[in-house]
Amino acid sequence: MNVDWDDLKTVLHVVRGGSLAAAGAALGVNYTTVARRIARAESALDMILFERLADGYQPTRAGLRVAEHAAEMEAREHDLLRQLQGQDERLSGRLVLTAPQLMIGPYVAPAIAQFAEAHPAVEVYLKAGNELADLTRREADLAIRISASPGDSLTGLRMAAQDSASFAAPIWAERMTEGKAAVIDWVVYEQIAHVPKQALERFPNSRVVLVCNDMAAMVGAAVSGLGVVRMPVFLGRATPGLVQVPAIEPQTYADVWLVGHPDVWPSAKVKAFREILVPEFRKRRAEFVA
Amino acid sequence: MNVDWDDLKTVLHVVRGGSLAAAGAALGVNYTTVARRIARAESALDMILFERLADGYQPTRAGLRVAEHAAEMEAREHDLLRQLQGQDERLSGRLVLTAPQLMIGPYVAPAIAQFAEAHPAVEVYLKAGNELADLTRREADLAIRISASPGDSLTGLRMAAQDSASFAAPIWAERMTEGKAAVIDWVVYEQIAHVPKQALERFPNSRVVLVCNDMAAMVGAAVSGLGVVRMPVFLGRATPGLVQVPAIEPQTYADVWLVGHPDVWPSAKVKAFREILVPEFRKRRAEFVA
DNA sequence: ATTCATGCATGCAGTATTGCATGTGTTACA
DNA sequence: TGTAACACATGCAATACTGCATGCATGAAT
Repeated sequence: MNVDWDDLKTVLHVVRGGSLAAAGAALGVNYTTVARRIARAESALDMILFERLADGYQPTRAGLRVAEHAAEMEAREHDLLRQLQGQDERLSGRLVLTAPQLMIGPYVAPAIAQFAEAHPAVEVYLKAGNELADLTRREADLAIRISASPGDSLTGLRMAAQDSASFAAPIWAERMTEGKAAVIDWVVYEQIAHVPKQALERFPNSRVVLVCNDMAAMVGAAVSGLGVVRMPVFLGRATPGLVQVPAIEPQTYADVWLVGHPDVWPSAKVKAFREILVPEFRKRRAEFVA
Repeated sequence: MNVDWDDLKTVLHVVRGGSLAAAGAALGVNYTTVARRIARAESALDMILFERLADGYQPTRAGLRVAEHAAEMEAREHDLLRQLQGQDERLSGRLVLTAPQLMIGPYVAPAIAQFAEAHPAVEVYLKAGNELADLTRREADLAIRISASPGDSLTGLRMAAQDSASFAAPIWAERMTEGKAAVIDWVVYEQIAHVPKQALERFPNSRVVLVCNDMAAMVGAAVSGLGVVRMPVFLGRATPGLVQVPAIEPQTYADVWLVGHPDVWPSAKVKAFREILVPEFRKRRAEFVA
């Protein structure tokens, strides 16, 4: 007769995750509980929502329809959470940030230290990583991102323009003085797994020694002398043991943005953090360009 | 951190009902439970949603906002339930109908009997009453209504045009033969608590003896000889002990409609019931007009 | 002033829900 | 042809939730 809203939510997560275990993990409950909630929803709706196959729960047409509507309900829940956060005028509670791993040490951490001193009742939760947190789902209140634009339907402040350049251990700077014939090893990023064109013109004997999917590891490899890495200039300058080398000319890179959802933007905590972080970046703007 | 959807629903009902007890009744749980769910929601959101005043729970600004969004979630739930019902091709399970109390005996009940025989696996649930069931909230699958139009955003079939006329016990027919001076007593409906104008022209000594808010009671009063009642002609004709009297000329009355929500309309059960009910009404169309 | 009705808080006991442990069937891989 | 790994069902014990009973405060009616 009457459906439990949390059971609808559970159906949504089983459809999303494809298995009871995945849904259970997402919901923070045991998969047994998930199975029982599905059974309860089916009996409440008097409909089969999933077919129990050997390789998991396969949603029926009705199950998919339930999931669609539950997704809309979930979207309304996220709207609510964002708006509540946006209208929260307290300088207490949790503030969730995300930032690129490598920007945290030199730039974000000092700002957090300042913020924590000014607003001791706020607990800052920092998600390091390059995955874009979904600000619409309120996975974070504020994101520091390296990108060309703030992104779809989000509010943003451009904190700095950026250049990139080639950096390496000092030994490579010496080698480059040997002239055009020098053999130059490169550590390159997975998505652009080749030596920059300009580098090949300057040093035709350039070659790739390592392709990597993680910039922190690449920085480590560069420090250890493995080869040359193209990276944002702030990062090369902030890393002891690296020097800028003339393998390529500095060039424009994606900007540094502070991004938030417009619903969350007016929140007191978010506003207070902005007012500390943005001047910090602006003051040190020169460190980002060649 | 994570809000329970049913707690949001509970907040909605406390805002709607104005008290824990009212919300508990609406949700079918004890008010104590409502109080605890509110407390849980407040702690999950880290916000005060209600002020505990002597005369009940008064929602704060945040509480109202939660309720708004919960109402939208509820609307999505209703969308879902309607669509599931609309796409249900089974001729089993429950079918919920509403009809005006006095039309059930002579018209709806015979159709239900026919339907029950044809589709024994369907359990028909009949809500008698004049309150309009909210078909959007799925309070009913189909409604038989006396009205000028099917109503906002609903699908409808006009099953019969209707006239009204004056009916009374036979004694009043005799009295009216006495001529213009006869004293005619009326039993009138609450919303139109006066003698019809035309009746006053024909019998200037007409007067109101009873104002009533229930047509069934008025029919009973008429049968017992208390006075004349204006009613749909089908009702006067179907009621033993009443005859049509020339106190007023028959006149056009609101039509009889079969109304449903477009989402629910395609359901097999709804379709099957229509195919029995509508011909029944159409066949007996003449009984509704003078 | 007294009584009643309404609205809520709280302690306690029963019930329902949950998580864990164990067992079965299927698929992928060596 | 074993052997994991995964996905799920089920029985049992612990936990969380719920409802009831009682008590307090407020306001309306007598």
